[in-house]
Amino acid sequence: MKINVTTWNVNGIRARIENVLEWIDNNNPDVLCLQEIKCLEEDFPNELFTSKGYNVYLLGQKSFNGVAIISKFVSQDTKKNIPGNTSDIQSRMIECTFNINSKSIKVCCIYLPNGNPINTEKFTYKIEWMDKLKNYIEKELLKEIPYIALGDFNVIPTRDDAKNYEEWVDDALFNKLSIRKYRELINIGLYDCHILKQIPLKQYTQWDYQRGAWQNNNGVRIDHILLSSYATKYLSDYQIDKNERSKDKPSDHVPVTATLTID
DNA sequence: ATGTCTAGTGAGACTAGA
Repeated sequence: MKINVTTWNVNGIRARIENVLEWIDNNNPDVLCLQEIKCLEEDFPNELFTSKGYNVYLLGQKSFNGVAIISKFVSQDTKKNIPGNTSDIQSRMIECTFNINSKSIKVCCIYLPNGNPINTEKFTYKIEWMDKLKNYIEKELLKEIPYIALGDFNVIPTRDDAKNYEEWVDDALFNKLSIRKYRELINIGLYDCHILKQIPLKQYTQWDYQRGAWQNNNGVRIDHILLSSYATKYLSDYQIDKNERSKDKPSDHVPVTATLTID
């Protein structure tokens, strides 16, 4: 069977609900991972998704951050925040275990800290969070279950993932240490769908609201779908829905979808 | 020229975060 797994930083679910519902109707995702829902769990409009046949798994936070997994499958096991990272008061990760076609698959929805400005505790928090994420997923991969880590990683992996990388050299998204930590995460055994599918260079997933970034195609690729080795054999398609950025009241990020064929 | 947006506070000519 084919399933679509999507990541989308919506920049506020309440501000984006019409766009998200319309996108669901047009794209029929099986698993939709949202970042920056920017609300408490009790303020999330669950019924608008459950009425379409979805299950809703949430880790909310007032005003900022917050992640959700909207899924046609029932989660067998749900983890909120990086296990063991008990001091983290920010809501940035939720992981579900699904049983799809008699196969167990884990989906981890990530909203990695932005980290700006560098030389502040925000950047330190980002780097430490990346270490904790790597340590957690590294242990999960040992279980040899297909694992999907996707979300807004707030990391521009290479010069070709920004229109003008020179503009980003002093930014936490393209900082050398951020990129090194991202590579350390990849190197535990994760594969970027964007690279697996050999997508052309200079394709972006986020365009700032400011300075006409969208009109000038001044974007960055910071939303990633990473697959464990066991999950790569399922990958059949991958797509960035750039068109969503041109709609009314868009998020600054667009949906990114991997299609998996699980037989 | 931070060429904008979201959410929160509390009523702003606001702030924080991105």
